[in-house]
Order: sequence, then C-alpha cells, then structure tokens
Amino acid sequence: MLQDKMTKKDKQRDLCLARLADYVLKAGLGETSLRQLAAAAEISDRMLLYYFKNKSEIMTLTLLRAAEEMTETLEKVLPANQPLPAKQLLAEGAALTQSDDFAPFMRLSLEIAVRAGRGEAPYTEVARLIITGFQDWIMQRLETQDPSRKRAQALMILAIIDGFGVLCVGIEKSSFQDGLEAFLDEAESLF
Amino acid sequence: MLQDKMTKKDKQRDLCLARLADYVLKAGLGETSLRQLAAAAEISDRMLLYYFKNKSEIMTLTLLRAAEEMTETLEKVLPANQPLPAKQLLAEGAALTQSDDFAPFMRLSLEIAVRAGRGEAPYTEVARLIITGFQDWIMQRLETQDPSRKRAQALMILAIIDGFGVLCVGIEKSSFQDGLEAFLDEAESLF
DNA sequence: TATAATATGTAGCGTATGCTACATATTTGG
DNA sequence: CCAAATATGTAGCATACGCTACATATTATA
Repeated sequence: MLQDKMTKKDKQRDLCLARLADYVLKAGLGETSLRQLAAAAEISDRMLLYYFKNKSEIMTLTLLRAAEEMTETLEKVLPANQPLPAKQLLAEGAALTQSDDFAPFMRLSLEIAVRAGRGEAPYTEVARLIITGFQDWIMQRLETQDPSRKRAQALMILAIIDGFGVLCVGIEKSSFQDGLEAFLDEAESLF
Repeated sequence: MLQDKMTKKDKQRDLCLARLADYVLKAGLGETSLRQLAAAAEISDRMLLYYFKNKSEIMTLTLLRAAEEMTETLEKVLPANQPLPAKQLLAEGAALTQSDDFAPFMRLSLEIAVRAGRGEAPYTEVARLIITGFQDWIMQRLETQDPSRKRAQALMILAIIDGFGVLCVGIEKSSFQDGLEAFLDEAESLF
C-alpha cells in the first residue's frame, strides 16, 4: 500500500480517501455533495474530480476505506485471542455499538445497509462486505461445540447486535434506562 | 377523522397524505423532491405547497400517516387474541419483515431510524413513535410470567426483529439459504 | 534548456431543488 | 347577482448540484 513509486496523484488520492473516510464516519451519507467532500478533503472540488473520475468512484472508494478501518478497529478493540461463549461475545458486540470508537462505524453501516436495501449502487456490494466482515469477526471469536452451525450462530449474534444498534440509533437509548446489562439479560431469559 | 364539515382543502390534504404515505413506503426517503411528491399525489407542486406550508410539514405528516398505517397493518396481520411465547412471537415478527404486506414498513422504519440517528428533524420523533408502537404490539402479544420484565423482553424481541430486518435488507437474504426457520433455531440454541 | 506531461485555478454549463409572485379561474355567501 | 374567499395555472427566482471547458502554472524528461 505504501509503495515508493506512487505518483503524486496516487498519494493525493490516498490522502483524500483517508480524510473522506473520516468525514463520512462523522457526517454520514447525507452531506456528501462534491463541494462538501472537497472541503473535507481540504482541496478544491476541481481537484477532487481530477483525482477521481466521478462522484460514484469517490463514494465507493471512500466507503471501502471506511470498511477497512472498521475491520482494523474491530481487531484492535477485541483481538481474537481466545474464543468467548455466545452470550459474552454478544455483550461485547452490543457494548461496541455504544462505544465512542465504534459507534460511528455502526451508524455508517446502517446507512449503507438501508441504501443497499433500496438497490442503490454501490452500496449493495459495500453492505455485503461490511456484513460479512463483521460476521467473520464474530466467528473468529465464538466458542462453539457445533462447527456446522457456527456461521448461522454468528449471523444470529450479528442480527441482535445490529438490532440493538438500530434501537440505540433510533431512540438514543432513552428506553434503556436499565442499562445495557439488563437488556442483555433478557436475551438469556427469553428462551 | 371523516368529519362532514371538512373543507375541500382538508379533504385534499387527506387524500394527498394517503397517496404520499403509499409512495414513500414504495420509494423510500431518497426520492422525495417536491416535484416527485406532487407527481405521486397526482397534483401540481404548486398545489402541494398550497395544501401544506412547506416540505418539512409534508414529510412529517406523510410519515405519521405511514406510521399509522403500520400500526393498523400490524393489528390486522396478527390480532391480539391470545398471548404467544417469546420464541413464537419472535418467529412471527421476523417472518413479517419478509412478508409483502409488511416489508415496506420495515424498510421505511429503518430509513427513518437511521436519519433519526443523525438528529435530522422530524425523523427523531417519528422514529420514537414507530419503535414504541411496534414495542407495544409485541407487549400485547407476549406471554410472560414476570410482568415487571415484559417491557424489556419486548424490546429485546424488537431488537432481534430489527436486526433480522437489517440483514435481510442489506444482503437480500442471500446468506439465509437455510431459511428463516433455521436462523431462528439459532436464537434458541445460543443460550 | 526546450518540450511534453502533470497539476491547478477560474468560470460556468445544464439541471434539479424548495419556494414564491402574479395572474386567473371557480366557488361561496350576503 | 355580485363581491369576497377559495382554488389553480404559469413562470420564474435563488441556490445547489455534478461536471466540464479553458487557461495557466509547475514539474519531469530529452
């Protein structure tokens, strides 16, 4: 990635993408006109379209970059040292959705998923990438006795984490007065 | 609601909102310029702004109308005859997210929740309304032995249903080859 | 150093947006 | 019936959008 023979253009593209990934993580997908993106990248919109062929390419590469950063953040926050039981992994994941480090990724992922649901390109492929990335992360940390069901179990855990994220995002945790732990206890008592 | 002494303007407003609610359920929140809304309402944009004071009012009332319809649809799809055990209620709810009748509400709800998460008015209040509406629906159908935890349990069930909705919306159920039932079995086996 | 390739600024095009001004038609009520 | 209120069409404004044409500066290469 950090090759010596990157042209200046390539280096600028890379710098732009780093800044743009940070920007969309903070601002979301709603404030992404070329002029706004250019301001975030600290260049002129003219140069943005010199470095990239059009807005679609900018957004695709920016979201892929953000997805990469999400994967790295996930790895950093909870390294895959030893597997955890499902309930504990679920608790870790749900807590993540509220942590300062990870919440922006959660919000952005949901925005991407929603747009993917409407069939908007290029969100469809990015959404799939993010979901499978998160799913893999869960699988690598899930202690299980039945390997054949591991993938499905991971998907179930991911669904609960996502659902928790939606509720938090949508209602700003005002209905979670009892706290995250109490909420998660319900998961256990449900079945 | 159907008063005799509605002025023509009031009647037109009502008709518009009915059509607009249908429209946003189909098209989502991404295609909602005044001209597009006017076409959906089968009037001119000029008249749309005669009936309503501005776009913000149009969207607020339209989404409230859609939320009302969601509540009615929920009631119709599964009347509150007798309470169900959590697992069965969860299965019903998850299946709903894929049914033709209810999937549009699910997609729209997620779009609203995401925008609410960014603090965009008027989505914040509408999101809260939708979430509590769905939560109440669950509570009224949930068989429980510990009433003090009923509300939290309902929220947990809602989280799983929402998470399932996100995954379906985001990846178009390609990862659910095993089907909904197998997926739900995991919920049971997880704990 | 001359020339070609790369880089950057300025200006603006065509279109879409939310919204309004102004005129005219239609209905209503005294 | 006639004035006042209500309803509707036409046209367009100001702004924002994605993107491009054109000129000029800077750098690399021969």
